[in-house]
Amino acid sequence: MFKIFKTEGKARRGEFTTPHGSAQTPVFMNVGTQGAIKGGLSAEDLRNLGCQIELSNTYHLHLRPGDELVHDMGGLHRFMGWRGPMLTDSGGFQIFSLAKLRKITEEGTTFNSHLDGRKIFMSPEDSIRIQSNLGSDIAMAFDECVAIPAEYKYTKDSCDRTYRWLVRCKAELERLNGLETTVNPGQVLFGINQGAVFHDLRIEHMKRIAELDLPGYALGGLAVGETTQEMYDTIEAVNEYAPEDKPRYLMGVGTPSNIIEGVWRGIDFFDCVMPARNGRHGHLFTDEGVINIKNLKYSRDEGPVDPNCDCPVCRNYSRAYLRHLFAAEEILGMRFAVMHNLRFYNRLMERIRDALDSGSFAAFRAEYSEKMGRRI
RNA sequence: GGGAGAGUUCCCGAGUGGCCAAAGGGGGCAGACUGUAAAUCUGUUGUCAGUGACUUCGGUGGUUCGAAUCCACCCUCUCCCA
Repeated sequence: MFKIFKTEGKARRGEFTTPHGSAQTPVFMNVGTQGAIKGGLSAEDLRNLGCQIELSNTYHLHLRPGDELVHDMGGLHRFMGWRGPMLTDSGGFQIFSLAKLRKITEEGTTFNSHLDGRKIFMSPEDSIRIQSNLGSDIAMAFDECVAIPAEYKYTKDSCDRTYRWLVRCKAELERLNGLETTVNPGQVLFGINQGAVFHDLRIEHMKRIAELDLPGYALGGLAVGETTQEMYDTIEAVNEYAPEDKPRYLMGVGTPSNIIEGVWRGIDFFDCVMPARNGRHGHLFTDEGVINIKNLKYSRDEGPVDPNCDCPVCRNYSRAYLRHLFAAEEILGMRFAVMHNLRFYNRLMERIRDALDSGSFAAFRAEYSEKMGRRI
């Protein structure tokens, strides 16, 4: 499943294999929450941009079009035309992001649908069943992402509950993978570590979930309010106790430098809405930092977004044209921006992997942080 | 030629004596965004200046302690009748 070819310090260069092919790690997963990449990109676009793993969301697809419909259409791979590895998030993050619309009990969580307000109950078993219907390659455990700043006692109780939920998720996936009607019986479950920024809770929780011998482990509940340094310190502390031979996924992170620092501390998987969302909002990633393409100073800029980029946008269009598309609110502007940003992220990961392959990741990291400073 | 109405800050448009540098929208400029309730949200948009000062509501003059708001004349535009 997961092979590590090479390490440099704590950083790891590996390969993760799924029923829909392998992904070279460290990997950045491209987020397509509703089975589509916001900004007008298709699965084919993702292939062309070097995406290795596509990520979709249980909660959203359960509400619309409904996971049973997706199941009946042959699973999400077929439905959306993505043939490569796929991960589905569990809906756990929505406990955090839809905080005003939910209630948590031992049994599960009740949301008010963001679409029409009706009550949606989701238990760990429900989340896994939905993900099984979607047929992703990696299902995520149904967890509670605790908001930071968090109270110690609340976080501890929440971690205990998230652990019990994980045990239930594991049992449910094993049961579903044995059914004939299952779309993707090779689907695996990743556990999720929580504990806010309390290192003792993080470590205790990681030790407990590691005993379940899952095919992968995620660090959840980070980049949700703590400082960047607190996030790095937490990653360092908890990774000491994450199984060496299993992939580690830092959920929802992050900026390019967050990713480099994550890899440096032993993370293998990342995902983040940032390249897509910020792209839609006109912020484009380059080796020189972020540029806001809507700014006046680009109105007559004939150069590409990023001269070092090999994406179709940078090869064919100018900053001035992109700025015009944003000003005119043409959807092509958003599409181009997201295409570029996803390519930037995927290419960043290629460069990280190349550096690890050649044993020069420390130098790559140093050069990057010197060049970028705090510019993301 | 006769009659009716209108001219407000980049644009549209509210405002009919002080609480008006002037609502609201658009446009402009800038910022935010980290397992996506986000093609969203926020700030700013007369000039200078650190409480404040100065210039502005078609033009000129007037009434008033005080005018975008009232009066006179002029200019421009729209509509109706000849």
